[in-house]
Amino acid sequence: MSIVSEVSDSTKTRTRGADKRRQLMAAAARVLHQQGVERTTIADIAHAAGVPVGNVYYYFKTKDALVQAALAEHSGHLAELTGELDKLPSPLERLKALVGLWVGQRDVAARYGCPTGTLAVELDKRAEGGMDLEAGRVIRLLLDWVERQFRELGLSDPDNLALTLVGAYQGMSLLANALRDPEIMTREGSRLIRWLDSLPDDGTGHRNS
Amino acid sequence: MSIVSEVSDSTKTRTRGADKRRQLMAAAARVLHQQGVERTTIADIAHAAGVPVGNVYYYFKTKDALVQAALAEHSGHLAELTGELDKLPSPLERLKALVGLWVGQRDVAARYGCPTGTLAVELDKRAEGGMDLEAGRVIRLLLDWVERQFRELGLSDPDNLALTLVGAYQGMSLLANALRDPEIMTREGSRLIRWLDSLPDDGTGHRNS
DNA sequence: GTCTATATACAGATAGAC
DNA sequence: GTCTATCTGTATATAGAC
Repeated sequence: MSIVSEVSDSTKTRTRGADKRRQLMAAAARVLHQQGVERTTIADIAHAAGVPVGNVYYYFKTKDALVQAALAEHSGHLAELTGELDKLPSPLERLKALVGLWVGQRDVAARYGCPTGTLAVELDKRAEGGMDLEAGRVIRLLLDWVERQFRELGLSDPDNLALTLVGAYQGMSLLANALRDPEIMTREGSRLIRWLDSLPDDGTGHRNS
Repeated sequence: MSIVSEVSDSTKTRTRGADKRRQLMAAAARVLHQQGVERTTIADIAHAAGVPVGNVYYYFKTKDALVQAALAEHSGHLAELTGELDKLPSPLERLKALVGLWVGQRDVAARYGCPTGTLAVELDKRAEGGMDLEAGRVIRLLLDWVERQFRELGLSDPDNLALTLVGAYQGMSLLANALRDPEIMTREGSRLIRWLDSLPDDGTGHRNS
């Protein structure tokens, strides 16, 4: 009995610990997005995660570690998202669906901005150690995925096109947030869809211009 | 003598006071842009302005007042800038010159982002009192000026076009900053110039499509 | 108007009991 | 592994001397 119960306890404990860790990560991503890095205290995150305040340091040694955890969370969410989009048959549909997702998030964008974009702005100022580029790395992931779609479409300068599309997203998110106007997302989103539809495409998935 | 010297002293004092106030405003705009609102202390601004730390509160009652002063500074700088651009003969030249100015600032944008844009992101989180939209108001000024140019060009939906142009600027600034790559400003800037040149224009300043 | 010293408050992090 | 109490540092803001 002792061995069995020990193993069981150990497993249970490890599971619980991992759960709390994940809860803290999710809470960090959520609260840091809404309140910003500097205005958010460890206590805020602990409360949001339903974890006792003093216990946080067992899972994350510093506040910066929590910020990195939030970034990992965003990174994971992005991977999930592109994973879903990849199931769509054509690159053009995938890109248009991505824009649709952005517009679908217009209310949260107008209230808090793009999670990764605002985090990038804040971390640039935070600038202690060399973790300023961590947010940039997540944005790079999105940039690279978008570039891949443009390349599959056979378009020239897929990297510039990706810059334009992701830049438009960051720009419209920032404006929607600064002016507290979700309609900006809708209007710019429609334009981006039209723009994507207007791009040269011979229907075979290979470039024609 | 007493009256004359008193008036003179008073004038001198007022002038000196106004100077220090302006020095503090300029320093606030500069330092808040570089370090961010939350990471900047009153002492930082005082040092940058060459004003004794404890003296700051004579000119600005709170830190928020200094932030607003920095915003006023940006607003003034924008007015100066558009004032210069307004001297150019055609709206199209004015818009292209604006893009040129943005690209000219690529290094500071890649290092610290757009002064007003990053401030808007930070103030959105700060959100105490109702001063969250103050930065939005400055962005609105730019948006309105750009919209006026598009309207003079006789284009339809000048407000949407303004949103697209200013959004592109905010987006490329954020990406350049997040990835620490000034080249992004150059590449997107070139595209924007080409886009502006491609817009329908009958040469009379009135719409043609 | 100028500046020093300090009150107040709070957040990040740690020690150590359980 | 969990949690409480607390140390320490630092920033805003104020009181009051000059």
